[in-house]
Formats: sequence, structure tokens, C-alpha cells
Amino acid sequence: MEKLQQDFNQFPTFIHDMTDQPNRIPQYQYLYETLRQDIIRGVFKAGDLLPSESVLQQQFRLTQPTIRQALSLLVQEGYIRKHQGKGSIVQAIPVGLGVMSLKTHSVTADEKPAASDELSAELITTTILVKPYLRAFPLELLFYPTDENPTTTYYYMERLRSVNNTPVFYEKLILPNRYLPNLPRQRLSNRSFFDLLRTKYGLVVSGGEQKIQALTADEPIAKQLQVKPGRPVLRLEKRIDTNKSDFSFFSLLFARTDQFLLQGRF
Amino acid sequence: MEKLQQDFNQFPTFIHDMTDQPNRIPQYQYLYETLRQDIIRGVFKAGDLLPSESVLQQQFRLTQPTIRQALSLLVQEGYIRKHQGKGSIVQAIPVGLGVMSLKTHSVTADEKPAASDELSAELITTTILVKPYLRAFPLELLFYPTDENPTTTYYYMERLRSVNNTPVFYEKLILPNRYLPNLPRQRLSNRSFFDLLRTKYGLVVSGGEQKIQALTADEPIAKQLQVKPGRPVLRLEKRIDTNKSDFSFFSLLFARTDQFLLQGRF
DNA sequence: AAAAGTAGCTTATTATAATAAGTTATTGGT
DNA sequence: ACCAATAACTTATTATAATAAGCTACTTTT
Repeated sequence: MEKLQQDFNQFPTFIHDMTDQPNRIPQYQYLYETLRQDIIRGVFKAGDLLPSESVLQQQFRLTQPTIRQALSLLVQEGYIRKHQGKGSIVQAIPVGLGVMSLKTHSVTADEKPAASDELSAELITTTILVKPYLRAFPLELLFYPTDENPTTTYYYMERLRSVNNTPVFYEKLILPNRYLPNLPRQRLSNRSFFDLLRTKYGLVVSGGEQKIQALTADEPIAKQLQVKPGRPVLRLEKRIDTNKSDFSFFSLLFARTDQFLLQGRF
Repeated sequence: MEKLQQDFNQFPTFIHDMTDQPNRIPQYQYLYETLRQDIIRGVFKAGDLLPSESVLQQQFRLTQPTIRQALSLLVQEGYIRKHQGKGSIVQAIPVGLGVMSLKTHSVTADEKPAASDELSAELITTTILVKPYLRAFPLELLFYPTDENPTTTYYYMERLRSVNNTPVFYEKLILPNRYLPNLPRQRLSNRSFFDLLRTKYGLVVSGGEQKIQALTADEPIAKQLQVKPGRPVLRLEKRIDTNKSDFSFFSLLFARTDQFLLQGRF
């Protein structure tokens, strides 16, 4: 039997009936993505109350535990905040999981900024400095692959992310040569690398570990970030775990934080 | 009319029978704490398999969803890692929630360090530089209290954390003057401040937001951290949320990362 | 008018149950 | 001895149901 429901609410006729699909997405993940998109696209704005759990149950034909599983993901990512007896309140600043977002810090304490002083995404540009190629694991990292299944070769690439043409992030990415067919042929700039991994390769970031350090810029880094050598820069090294437990990748990022700073939630 | 319920609760004999207790701890939290302690105390060691969910069900007389709720907390904190069809594997390095831990980084890539190069806790000492006193919210912070219930006065204190007598963290803490009776009279040094909040005041950290920056040490910071003025230091500002939604507090931390670096999971 | 009570919303916790799907070890056949 | 099928584990997903408890707004009482 298929679910035949009339569905006269604002969003169309979805219901996500993937019966028999081999790569079935869990319902709670689908609901999470749906609500997340709605928040990002502004269907629900900061301060709004999300539909109550019982309303969501009816709308999506799911039961409370499933709804709650989706909502708890949203809580974890900071999209909403729940209050017992009150509801789920949409928060501003949807910050990605561990992926720190940019935020200007030209905020003096007496002039509170407007509700959203987030940078609009259009101002951020990504340049590929080094296109992905295969090589050995770079010795520069403090992490080393824990290789439950050892991989000998890794994709290596370098990106530069700029805000208003000011370079801010200089990032080196190292990914195991696995699960990633045709990576060098993918369109990489001006696009979230994490979205690419998710949509093209089914890899979802599940967490990771990071090591942070303040140091002075050496010559090559200073050149990329357009600062004087000797200026303080942030070194952020991450091991990023995914839903596939034998696939973790690494990021080594240098950031100038004189105009922008790193922000994240925990 | 009051609710006349007999309260012949199903959980009769066993553990953790807090029937009628006003501050009943949820079963999943109790289980989480129990397993967490077992891992910390070494009952389960890194690499071990945790008892399976069905075994835990029998041992604790709980059902699978409850067990899974506790386990998912352990996953979130990095204590275990779950593998479908295999079990829950205990991980090393229980890193506290967002509270970054110290780790030496004198690791060259070719000499892999031993399984645990974590610093033993005994080497870390905490000194109170400024004992808690009441004052207005300091302008130094980028965060400002979102005050759903505005608080006018805050506890302010300064701590210095050293490793082997080398100062590493210089921290300023700002806490709303609420829920914290007798704070100035508490023993504060050489003790986890978070443990104090939890045990004495029932405040459990639930997450937060942080802003990170690399900058050069000015005179007072250089003096506290015993580095030359102008050396790069890390500035880490956090808003720390708790289980009481009207109680968030703030931490402004300066760290020298030349010998040690900040590490955390996300 | 102010306070107390209450009804009706909300999320939170927990139990029970069934099925799916990944992993490992055993078994049986060649 | 090797290999494939399979049995017996494991965690993952989802549904249904009952009860607890926080919040809000309305109603009643004082």
C-alpha cells in the first residue's frame, strides 16, 4: 500500500516514498534535511517556532521518536533550540558541523550588531590553487592516518578562500584515494566541498578532531594570505570522520584572523 | 485535587531506584554516567567492546531505545565508536565537551607516539589570579549576554593553568550572578570548574559557541603567559550553555601554543 | 484588579515490538 | 585445505503507546 495523502500545505507533495529503493535514506535524515533547508531558505526564520512535534507527525506521517531524532540533529547543529512546554525555536546562524564559519568581528560592545551580521555567501570565493593529484601522505601534518585499512596514496589539493577578495583561508586537503572516483574531474571552486562529498559520493561528515595553534606566518603562507611574514596566523588541523568508518580525511588550514575570526559551536 | 497515583513503578528491585525523588535523573543519563565512569576508571579499556545493547538491556533492566540514547551520548563525547554488526568500541582520549585538552605536539611524523601521549592530569596546575567578585559585564568580550532574563551583575574571575610550571592558559571567566550561591567561598584551584558547577549547582554544560583568533601578545598577556610581547597567542572566546537555558556563561582564554596546542573534537 | 487555579498546549522519558542490515563464525560441500 | 552458504550474533530504523512535566492562557476566586 502506498500512502495516499492529500497534502495541502505549502510544501509540495513530497512524503519521500522511497519504498524499495536500495539506498533508502532514513526518514529522520530526510526530515532533518527538509527542515534544515526550510530554515536556510527562510521558510522558518530566527525566533520562529517550528511546528510542534505532533503537527510534524501528522504532516510527515511519522511517529514521535522519528520526529525527535530529526529535531535532535537540528539541535546538535544549532539550528533550533528546544524548550519543554514551549516548542522548538529557530536560531540564527546555522553553523555547519565543525566547519567553522566566518564572522566579522568589528563589533564594539556598545553597538550590538543587527540580527544577522553573517557574511552573505556571495562574498566568499574559493580558488583552487593546486588541483587534486595523488601523492603520499604529507609529513607536514600532526595527524597520521590511523589506517584500519591502510591507504598508500592520497588526493592532495590546495584551496584559497577569500572574502571580498581578501584571502582568509589557505587550506590543504588530504583525502584517501578511496570512494572518490573522478575526483579530479569534479567542479570544485565556489561550492561547498562537503556538499560535493555528500551528493556525489554519499559521504556525510560525522565528526572529527582538531588541533589549533597560533603561530607566525612563514614566507609561503604569508604570501598566500597577503600578510607580512611574522604576523600571527591560525593553524587549524583537522581529522574529519565520515559515515564510512574507514574513510577519514584531513584538512590543514591557515587563517588570518585580523579582519575575520573563526567561529564554531561545540 | 492532587494526582493520586500509587506509583508502583515497574522498576522495583534494582539499581538507581529514585522513586519519589524530586530530582529524578533520567535512566539514560544514569546509564551514560555509569558507563562513562567505567571507561574513565579503566573497567573498559580502549579497544574493548562494550557489552552489547541486549546485554545492557538485561543488566540494567532497560529497553533498547533507552540504552541507545545513553550510548549515543557516549558516541557524541567520543568515548565509544559504534559499528553496525560489530559492537561499540571504547576509544581512548575522553575529551570533555568542547573543553579542549592539552596535547604536546613534539611529534615528528616518522616517530609515531605511544598510544597515549596525553598529559597526565597531575602535571596541570591551576592558580586563581583573581578571586570571584561581582562586577558589570566586561566590554572586552565579543559576545554579549543574550539575556532572556537580563542579569546586571556577573561573577568575574581569572585563572592561570600551567603545565610543569609553564603557564599555558590565561583565562577570564564571567558568570551570571544566578544559581551560584556562595561561589566565592568554593575551593576553586586544582579542580575542574565544570565539575564544581555540576556537583554543587546542578549545572551541566550542554554546548556553546566559540570564536578563535590568532594575535600577538600584548604586555599584560605576555607577562601572564611568560612569553615575549609580540609573540603569537591564541585568543579563544566561548559562550558556554548549560541545561538551564537562562544560564550561559563566558570564557575568554589566551593560550600560548608554542609548546602545547589546543585539541578538541567536534 | 490581583491572585490562584486549571485546561490544554508543548516537549521529555520510557517501554514494547517488529524488521532491516552489517559482521563474524560455523558449517557443509568440493 | 579451501570456499561458499548460513546461522547467530551485532547495531539501525521505525512504529505505537503511555506517562511525566514545563509553559501559556484563560477562568475563577478573592
